[in-house]
Amino acid sequence: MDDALAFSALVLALSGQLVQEIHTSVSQQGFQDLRPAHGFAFARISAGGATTADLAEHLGVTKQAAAQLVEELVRKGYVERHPHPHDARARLLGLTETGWAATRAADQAARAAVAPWREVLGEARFSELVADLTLLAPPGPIRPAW
Amino acid sequence: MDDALAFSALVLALSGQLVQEIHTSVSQQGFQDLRPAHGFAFARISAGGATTADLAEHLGVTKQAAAQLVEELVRKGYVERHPHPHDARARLLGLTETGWAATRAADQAARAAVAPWREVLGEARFSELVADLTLLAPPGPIRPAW
DNA sequence: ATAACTCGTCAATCCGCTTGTCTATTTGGA
DNA sequence: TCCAAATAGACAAGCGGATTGACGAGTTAT
Repeated sequence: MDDALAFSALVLALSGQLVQEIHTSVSQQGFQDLRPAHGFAFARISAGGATTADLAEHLGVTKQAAAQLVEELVRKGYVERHPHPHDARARLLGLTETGWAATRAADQAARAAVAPWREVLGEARFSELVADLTLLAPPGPIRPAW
Repeated sequence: MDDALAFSALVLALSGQLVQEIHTSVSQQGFQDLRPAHGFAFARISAGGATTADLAEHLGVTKQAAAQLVEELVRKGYVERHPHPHDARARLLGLTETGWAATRAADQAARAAVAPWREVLGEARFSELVADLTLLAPPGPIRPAW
């Protein structure tokens, strides 16, 4: 009956733990100047073709906030600004090698965080879980939400 | 193979959407002065026996931050402070009738957000999903995570 | 050509949270 | 029993990440 409420709590608990574990692991791998929110920026930038305005929309924040974030990531050496081929106003964002390294670290951390869960459920059941969640997942960007 | 990465993204996407939908719905039900983070406070306060310090620990923030949050919720009429029966320093927190109303609104919103998912998967599959997630869910408080 | 729009920036401000300090009270060990 | 240490909560200052607002430079549409 009240699966629904339980389900909400579970999803929230799980995502909280996931974010926490990934962040901790990425920190331990030497990227101590990155916080969870940065991951969402990396996700968009690594996809390519992003300008600051694109990033702002992806993150659901103002251009100014995105610009500040980009400035920080540039200063820390994770992101580069390139001239935009067709628009003299805009600048294309790209990850530096360090940025890619951080991305790989985060991916690995995510896999590590999920691994024990996979084991608890067993391979088959885990696959079903992923399949089910895929049906439910909204399209569009993944944003920090609160 | 890379179910793991997909799974992470799915959980994050789902929880983001969940938080967003609940917040929107609660707002529309007339509680426009509440934000997602408040829900986590309500969860602890409604359980009973909470002091500001307890709340701080539950939320994973400093006592001062919790005190500010409580002050805000008291001012807005959602929370009351009562004298603590055994400790003259402490004050017991409790929800006002308005606070309970907001809690019910959030619960209802959560159910409404989950309902379509339940429908997509079907009753049986949904139950399995909840069961699986229950196995994975960490114990302890649910906190805002980024 | 020009009006409307968009990219990125500068500036001011807001808000939630932190660190640091303090008093009142409780607790626990000599 | 007494006193030192720990705890609840309040006050104050400051920070970081976000907002709103205004602007020049460049682009697009009429």
